[in-house]
Amino acid sequence: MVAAVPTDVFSALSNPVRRKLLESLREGPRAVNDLAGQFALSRPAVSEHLQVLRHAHLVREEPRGRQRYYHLVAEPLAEVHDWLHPFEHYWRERMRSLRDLLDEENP
Amino acid sequence: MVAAVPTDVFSALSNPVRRKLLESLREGPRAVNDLAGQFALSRPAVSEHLQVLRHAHLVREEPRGRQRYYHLVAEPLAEVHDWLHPFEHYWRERMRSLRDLLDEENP
DNA sequence: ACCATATGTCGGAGAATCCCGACGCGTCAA
DNA sequence: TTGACGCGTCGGGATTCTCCGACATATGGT
Repeated sequence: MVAAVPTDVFSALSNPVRRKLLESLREGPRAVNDLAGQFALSRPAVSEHLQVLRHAHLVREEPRGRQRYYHLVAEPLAEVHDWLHPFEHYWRERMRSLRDLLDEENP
Repeated sequence: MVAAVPTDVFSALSNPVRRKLLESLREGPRAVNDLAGQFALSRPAVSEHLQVLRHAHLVREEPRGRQRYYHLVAEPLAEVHDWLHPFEHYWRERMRSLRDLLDEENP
């Protein structure tokens, strides 16, 4: 059997290179060699990371001549955001308690 | 060398079992056997997932007699939320454009 | 037509992940 | 004290991930 690239958003985000790629694409579409430049990685490695992002629908490719510009597709990130949302309450509450405590100690 | 458990939050969240565990803990602290009950997994497997969550500081253990109750510690999730935040704008904008388009077509 | 450029994909090596049964240790009940 | 229970961790097998060099394909320029 072949590679079996992960297709889910959480797995796609679990790798720091892929997160960096998405951050870069926030500033606009970029070609593969351009994207690969910022990593100490072979170009094929970056290309495979882009494939993972493609399968997770986090990027879209637009051919321009012999280059391929990759665009950010942020929608699937909403799934992560939605998963996170029920937890938000907890860490915010905890922060508030901490702030109240600090206020008490330094009035 | 030994296991080398991942310690970063994104990796911890990349596994569906671990996400389920965190969801369960939202409803309050629970013991390991209790948590393991909801999975078609051996107890040691669940125990190791809990170890990953522990290393990512997403849970905390409280010994009670011969049981260990695990508590949710949501704070590290803020890192994911913060990473996500600069992207939020993109998918919301896209949704707004879509909604505007639909409004145009069905006035 | 020919060659350089830009990129995808393949084969495979090495590491990490995921899972299990076995075992060990501490705690509780009899 | 003895035995059962709850849990962590170890050893190891199977799978997946990450990466690389090599190769294939397509486009553009000469």
